[in-house]
Amino acid sequence: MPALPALDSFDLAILDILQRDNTTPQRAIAQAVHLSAPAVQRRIQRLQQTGVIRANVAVIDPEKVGLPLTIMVEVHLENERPDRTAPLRSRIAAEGAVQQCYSVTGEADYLLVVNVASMADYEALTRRLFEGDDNVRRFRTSVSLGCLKAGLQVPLGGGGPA
Amino acid sequence: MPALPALDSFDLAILDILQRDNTTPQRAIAQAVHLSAPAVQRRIQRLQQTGVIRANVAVIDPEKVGLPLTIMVEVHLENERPDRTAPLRSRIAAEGAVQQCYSVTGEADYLLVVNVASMADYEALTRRLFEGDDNVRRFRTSVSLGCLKAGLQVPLGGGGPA
DNA sequence: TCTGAAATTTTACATCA
DNA sequence: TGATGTAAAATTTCAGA
Repeated sequence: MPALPALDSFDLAILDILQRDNTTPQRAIAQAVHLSAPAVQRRIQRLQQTGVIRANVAVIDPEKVGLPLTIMVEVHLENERPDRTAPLRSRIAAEGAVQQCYSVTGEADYLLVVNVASMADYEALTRRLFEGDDNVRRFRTSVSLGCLKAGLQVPLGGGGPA
Repeated sequence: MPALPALDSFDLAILDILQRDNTTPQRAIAQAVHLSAPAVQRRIQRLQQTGVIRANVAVIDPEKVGLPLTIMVEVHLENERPDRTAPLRSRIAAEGAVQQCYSVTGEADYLLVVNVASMADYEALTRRLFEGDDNVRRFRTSVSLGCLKAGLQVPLGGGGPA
């Protein structure tokens, strides 16, 4: 991946459009940012090659694909050493229902955002993730009542039981 | 928005491709799911009209646009009544740095995920969001040390100080 | 930057369930 | 009636000058 040569205001303007709607024709983008269409095309290509644009994806409504529950899980560990956390991280990576997973400072060690079809599925998920792992001290569950802002991906039969 | 007529396995297969890469040519999708390109096109159009596909976006790497810090904020309120929370929700909506905001059950009332350039910017953000709001009892900050899974949007000069 | 070729998306129409 | 497939038209993307 090539080094990224400092983004200028044109790049930022293009990114701002693409992150809202990446189906916007380059011609329309060109007009909006006052550049020619080929210039826009060159910049987009470079933004992708340098990894500024990490991916182009469709955002799916979890509710409409049978996953009405969004749940936040705070995980508290005994030990943060990589070799002690590796098994858990591996299980997290394997669970499609886990949309996001951050390693964090503060009281908790991990914060997960998961999408599931039911509380029964959620309980099964927590058993698969945490049960029998001595390094997991405890976890705290917060069920989402709705989101004011969000945009992420959804597992479609690829992960745990949907 | 028309009612959604139960997704079949074709729809799920198409969604599974699009949520990974929505630049995949319809011809390639058609071949993968064993349908014709126009059939795929019609299904995609219907998925968008029914809101199953909420948006088509470019995923931007926050670090590469000058926002290296991802921070989780738990907000504890005095009162959850909509008329008491409306001002805060309005400020949250206006801050581009706030990537995600969920209303949650449990100890906290809101969970925010924000992207900022520096801790100074973060402190300025918390002042704008919380200072002077009697309904905000307290908030708890967790700085992300890295994410194992994630995909979301980034503010590009539209929100707070970048 | 502009122009032209290649590819893709989109539409129209006939067919089948 | 609704959905699919084939073929053609309109855009868009991409390479060359």
